[in-house]
Amino acid sequence: MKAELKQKPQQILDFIKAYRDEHDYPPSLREIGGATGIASTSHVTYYLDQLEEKGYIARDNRISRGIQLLGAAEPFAHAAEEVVSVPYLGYIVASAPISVEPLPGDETVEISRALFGRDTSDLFALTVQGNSMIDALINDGDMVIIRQQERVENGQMAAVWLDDPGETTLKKLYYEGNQVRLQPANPTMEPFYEPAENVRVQGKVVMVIRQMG
Amino acid sequence: MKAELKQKPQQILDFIKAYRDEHDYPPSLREIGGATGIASTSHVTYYLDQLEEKGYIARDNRISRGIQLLGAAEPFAHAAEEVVSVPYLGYIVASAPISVEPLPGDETVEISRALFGRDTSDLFALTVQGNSMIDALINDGDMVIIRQQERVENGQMAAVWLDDPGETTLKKLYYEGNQVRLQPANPTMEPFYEPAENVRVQGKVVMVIRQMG
DNA sequence: ATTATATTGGAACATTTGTTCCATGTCAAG
DNA sequence: CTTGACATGGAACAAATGTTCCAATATAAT
Repeated sequence: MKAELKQKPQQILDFIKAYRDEHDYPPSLREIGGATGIASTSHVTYYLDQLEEKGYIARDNRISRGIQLLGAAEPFAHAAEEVVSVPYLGYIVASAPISVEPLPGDETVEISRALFGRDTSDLFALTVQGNSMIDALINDGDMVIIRQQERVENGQMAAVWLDDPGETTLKKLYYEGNQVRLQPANPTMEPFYEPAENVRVQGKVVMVIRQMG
Repeated sequence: MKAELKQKPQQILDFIKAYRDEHDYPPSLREIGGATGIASTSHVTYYLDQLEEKGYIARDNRISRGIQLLGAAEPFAHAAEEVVSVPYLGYIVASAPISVEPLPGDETVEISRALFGRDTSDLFALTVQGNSMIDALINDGDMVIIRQQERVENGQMAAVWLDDPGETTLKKLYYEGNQVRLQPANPTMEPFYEPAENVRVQGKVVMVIRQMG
């Protein structure tokens, strides 16, 4: 039974939020009192104790402005959890293996966590250069988000480096004995086969993003 | 000429960030000193003045813990501005026009603003159902982000409703006299033509997002 | 009415915290 | 060697800030 906050405590909570938004640090007891029409600091403490009791805030003893907004209150912490920041590493081209060296200036791409599975580690983003991956329904200029890993499960789309022709490509992989079937994502195109030792998985393709003017 | 921060100031800046992440409020001068091996508060002030000079932080005089992280430093404020929230409206199917009624519970998808042009208004997101748009390099299950508008420029990809067959499709449009050429995004497929009055533009396709397991 | 409980104010006090001023050491330039 | 900018420490001090204790008034319960 989560009782509604009465006016005063609610007012205080709102003020703390607003103050933090403006100053980037929490208010002092006297500032809270001044803004909410409370004359005594002990009176402010009185309400702050209630707010802490009910889990709206946390306080650090004897530390000035030591107030933290919890759960229901904090807007930023929320937003941060709903978005994944994926480092952007430049280009993926057919003629060279993927390089995973971070760019100077650490650019990132933010995308809703909801669009990913639970595992959002080891991700990076690349821009596809060239039309050689059209058979994967991927165009020149598309952005692919890849999870770095050295093997994928049957049927998953992977970025692979083929030793023999010496090129990077994106295909669905099916392990069939000591051969690998590389299946274009475009169902109108035919698969081809490579010996397993010729196929180096660079990562699993997790997402493709195409921007259009 | 943006001079690199020397070790100490950089260390202080990092500490302030970390401390704020953990406590939700900024550290005091003595806490900064303690964490960075500086024995005197005046010494901490010395560096803080430098950081303020260079625009990394702002300080409020005589206010305890009155430190704000600016621009380069603040991760949250940064993220909020760099992300666009696009409302998610459900499905787009070949057999029906697009419906732009918001779903209950207002779901949204957040994506880096950097991936869009400057105009991020009137956007909405839909999930493609069915394989009928494969000629636009779009698969069953892909998400498309569309800007609602009733006409597009030549060569832009649009979501259109064709009165005659009675279906929604995604094509690049070229106005040619009183005909419209509907060009599949997949260059291996042939375009076809429709009389202009049969083509109702529902919106411009701004982005395609494909998620893969 | 009387008692208990919640609300509000005041003020003294102890800490925490920022400021200021002075002193010392280092290191490169003149 | 002297000078001066930079880096560092110390301590005294003033201001800001949280705590604590006491008192007064309301408001509700008995």
